Amino acid sequence: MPRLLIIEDDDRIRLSLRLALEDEGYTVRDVPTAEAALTEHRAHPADLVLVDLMLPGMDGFDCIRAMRRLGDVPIVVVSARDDTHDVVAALEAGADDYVVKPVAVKELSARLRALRRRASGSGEDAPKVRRFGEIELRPEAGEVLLGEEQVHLTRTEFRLLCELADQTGRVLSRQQLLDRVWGYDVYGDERLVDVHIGRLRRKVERDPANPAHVLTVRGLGYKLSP
Amino acid sequence: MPRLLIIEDDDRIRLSLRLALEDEGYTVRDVPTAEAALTEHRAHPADLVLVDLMLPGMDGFDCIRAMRRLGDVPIVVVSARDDTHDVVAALEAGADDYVVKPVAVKELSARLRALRRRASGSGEDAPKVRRFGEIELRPEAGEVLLGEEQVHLTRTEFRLLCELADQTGRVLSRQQLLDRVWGYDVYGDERLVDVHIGRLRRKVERDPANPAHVLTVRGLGYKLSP
DNA sequence: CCGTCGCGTGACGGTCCCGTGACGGGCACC
DNA sequence: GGTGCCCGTCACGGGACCGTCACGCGACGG
Repeated sequence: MPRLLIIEDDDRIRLSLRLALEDEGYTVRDVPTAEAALTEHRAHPADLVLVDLMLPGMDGFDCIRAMRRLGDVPIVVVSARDDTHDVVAALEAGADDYVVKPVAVKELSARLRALRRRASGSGEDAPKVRRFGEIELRPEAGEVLLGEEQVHLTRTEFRLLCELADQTGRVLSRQQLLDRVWGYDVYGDERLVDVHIGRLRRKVERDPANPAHVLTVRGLGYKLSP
Repeated sequence: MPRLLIIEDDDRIRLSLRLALEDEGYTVRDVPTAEAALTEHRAHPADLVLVDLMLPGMDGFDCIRAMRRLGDVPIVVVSARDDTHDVVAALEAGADDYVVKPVAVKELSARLRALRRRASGSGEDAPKVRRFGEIELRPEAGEVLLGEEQVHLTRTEFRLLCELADQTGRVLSRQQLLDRVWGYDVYGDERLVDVHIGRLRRKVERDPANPAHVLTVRGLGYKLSP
């Protein structure tokens, strides 16, 4: 749930933007002034910033520059002025995009998504690797480490581990695992899961007979304990 | 000197964009069709792409999607249509920005700068020499060294190695490799990849039967291990 | 304490995936 | 026209992997 900060002095516009973008799935904080925005952003850094240029007190350009000094959060300007000079000045100040009021919410939302997609790359990379004790799972590389050494998993074992990892701590029934790992049309022997769980344990558990992470929940299924 | 690729079928607009942006310091290549753009981009990847939506043959949306499959180069749409639906569709297809003709060059240039600033973090610039054990890859010179001695790779083998190197450690499926090495429109036999992987191994691996770097991930594809 | 149920595990045959050699066509260069 | 070089296709063989089965053991309930 990405956090969005709206800086806009007009109450009606601020509210309508807020409602529209909350519908799009953002967690929105809105403030009427640049000063309040900086305080808010320092306290709760946002993932995206929407800023009006015409603000009382510190104006939008200064606000952008101040934000830039705090970090490299994506900034979109929403302005009533459709003027090349303003666009250039805002972008030079450090904004990432500039849209003109009245804004089409669909377009604004699409621009925010595009920007987030672009920004997420350079931002602090989301560590795709997941750890469970000594087990380190790297979906990108298709490999698994047990402590320091790499262990080789077959495709089915790997998927099985991934599915369990996706629902860490939760118990998954054999049928659920059949659905997710093997496909939706498999109604075969549920014992198949047991066999692969066993094979998986032999590879990723120090003591396969007394598993520390790939655990059996008798009568229900299996779970991965962190 | 950033490389810019312009895709625009109108000769006059293409030329004026080219001249204006060369003034801004870009090294410009321009083409009239999406097909030509894809060929050009595969041969000489650009740092930025400017694309018109209304193109003869493959349209701008498909062009954007095809570009996206090749890499994450920043893409700016320049269109005569000022329509929210088009903006949303273009951004959803993978574009980064959308400006409406007639464009103010100053604004376009500022938007390109803002985009480059944002993208440069994740974008891999300066393709330097890369090493993988005894394998030394020099994309600029188009040559590969195994230990001290230079080995001759064919064009296809070289591209294959480069694509794997660009995503070191990550598994690439046969289809992904077909897309990036052979072209987006190849739906032919995926086994083709296997053959070239084999030929590549014979040249860059000390023991081709037990490859140390060009590794198979059974059921998924291939990866290059560092 | 015993029967039953659920689960772990070893063995095995079949299947599919991948490596490889062979072959013909296209292209550039001589 | 000849001659390599390179590429794409095909077929074959081997081995990794998968699914099934059967057996045995430990956990529960009566």
